[in-house]
Amino acid sequence: MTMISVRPYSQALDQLRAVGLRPTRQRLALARLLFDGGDRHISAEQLHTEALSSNIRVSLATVYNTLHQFTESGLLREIVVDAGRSYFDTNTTDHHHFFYEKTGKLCDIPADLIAVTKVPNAPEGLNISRVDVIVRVEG
Amino acid sequence: MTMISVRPYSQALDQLRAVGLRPTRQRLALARLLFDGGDRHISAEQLHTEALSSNIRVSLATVYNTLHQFTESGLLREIVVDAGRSYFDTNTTDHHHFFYEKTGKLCDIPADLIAVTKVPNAPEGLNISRVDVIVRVEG
DNA sequence: ATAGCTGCAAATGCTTTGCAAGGCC
DNA sequence: GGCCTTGCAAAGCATTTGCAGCTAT
Repeated sequence: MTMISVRPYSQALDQLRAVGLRPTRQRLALARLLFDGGDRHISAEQLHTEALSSNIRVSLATVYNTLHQFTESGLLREIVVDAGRSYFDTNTTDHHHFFYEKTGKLCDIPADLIAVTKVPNAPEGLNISRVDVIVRVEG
Repeated sequence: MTMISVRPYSQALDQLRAVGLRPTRQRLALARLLFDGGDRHISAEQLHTEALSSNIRVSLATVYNTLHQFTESGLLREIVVDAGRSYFDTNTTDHHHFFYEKTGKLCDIPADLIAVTKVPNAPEGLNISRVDVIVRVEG
């Protein structure tokens, strides 16, 4: 009757294979921390701390490298709110964010609760790679 | 018959007085560099370089301090596109931005050429301080 | 006179890199 | 085995800070 709430390794394994990253111990462990339990907005430092307290031996440099590899592979999306404060979002679908200036926290705004219309065309045949909307909230 | 294209000191002076910043030599000079010649998106480093080549003796630390004071006073708006890359926009009216990922340049999108509708209310009595839209363009 | 600025250099914080050792296929 | 990955420590970069000296009012 007990639900196993921890995502099996095989799922993280498939995820890594799908994007062509070799499934090392560190990548598997980080993938499970990131993608278990729904959408997250996490910094490199936070993920590193979390890994260490889960007894996952991994260096901060590897956390950074891994986050960027995941981002390039489309498993994560990077969100910059302040100079020198960058978050990685496990939700890569189309959506935007509330940013709480005081606490520094991010919160999703589903794409259907906000609408950016009339986006002008990119100049001279360039493509729009993404539209980021950040609604800054005092508090 | 020659137009004097350089904005007089008195204008920068009034600007500083209006926001209650003491009009020092450095602030006056930086204000003139910033607000002469229309809308600009400039980094601290760029402004420092520009000041030096205009024979304005000012330290990089003072440029940073001044840019932040101007931002807090509402003379400038800070725009963050990448972690560790922050621009100051001399246009403080309501508008948004194209960001050219390759060149790192910013370009204004007038508020009437883009529309963000249906912005959800800020949670529990918090105020929205700003909505930033960045349209990222490859190239 | 005095409160507020500035310059310098050192410190900080986040992120990246170089390279030797280790792990996956 | 061979190539990719990791760890560590060091380097890098943008930005901030502390403090003595200067300046606008």
